[in-house]
Amino acid sequence: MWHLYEDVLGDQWRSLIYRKTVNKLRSLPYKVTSVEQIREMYGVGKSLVKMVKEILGTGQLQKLDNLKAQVGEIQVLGSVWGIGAIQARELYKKGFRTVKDLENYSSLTSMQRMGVKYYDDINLRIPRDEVADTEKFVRGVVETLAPGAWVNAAGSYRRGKPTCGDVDILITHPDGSRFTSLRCCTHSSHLHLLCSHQDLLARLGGTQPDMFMGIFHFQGKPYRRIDIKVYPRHVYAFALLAFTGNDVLNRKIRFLARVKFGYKLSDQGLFIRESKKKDVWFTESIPCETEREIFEKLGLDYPEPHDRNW
DNA sequence: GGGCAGCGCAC
DNA sequence: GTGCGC
DNA sequence: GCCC
Repeated sequence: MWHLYEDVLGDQWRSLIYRKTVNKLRSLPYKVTSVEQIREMYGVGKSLVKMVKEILGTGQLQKLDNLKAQVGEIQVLGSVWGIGAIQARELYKKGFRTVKDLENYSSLTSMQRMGVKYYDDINLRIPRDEVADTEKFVRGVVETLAPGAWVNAAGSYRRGKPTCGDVDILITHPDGSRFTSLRCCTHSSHLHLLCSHQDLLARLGGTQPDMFMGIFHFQGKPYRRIDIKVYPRHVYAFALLAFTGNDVLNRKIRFLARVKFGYKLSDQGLFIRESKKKDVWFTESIPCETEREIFEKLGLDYPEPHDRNW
């Protein structure tokens, strides 16, 4: 159901709630058999209790069935990388019904074109061994460009998941002076070293050469979504934290940082909010060399990456 | 009724 | 400025 | 959707 709200209805907040609730209930040590078990849960309100009640009683959810019928073929359009809820509706209005229909449509963005072309492959899960191999391979290439650089696969791989949806690689160099030469590893001229077919590597990201979002083809495996981001050493811990996630944990920490300390936490640092009358600005980041330091500054216990799944 | 993180990029 | 993905 |  949360996919429906994400891909078609464009309601990210409902989507988030549904996703959180499903995982919350799933992670309970017992199977939910009665609404009494969830009625008091934080974040579970009237509507959700009602839905769970219906599911327990009838084994299905009318609201979901209605939505499915209503939404029909729009959902698959919205599940393409680069096509959101609004464009999905537009395309549907124009008569497109399947991903195949979009193959020869000229008015797609470059991201959408990639999303269409590799739709089936992108939707496959990636075994973590393959992510490890990819990380190793990228590390090897980066080493030739900037010896001594750090290369880490983040995302669900770092959280220990057995399979991943994409590959998320972070790069820095402990020697700040080498940072400039390091940034060039996201230039497509170098990135094509990572691919057997360089024409597939449509690079996104304009002026700043420190991020790559694209498609990666490796050792005859399916085409994979990959992000490669290069950060300066002094913000690396923040980037690692942000891109290890998961996103619900990020929201939680950022919320706490703001409410409890007046901080702003992002992949770029931990900033103190300063205000004078109406003006609000932020100081330079509080330095943290490791993720552990960030959690310390926020008065939190350090969670190992595999404990950051919800 | 507003906030729910906040950003950079393509267009 | 909007849509999108992260 | 939930919480305030």
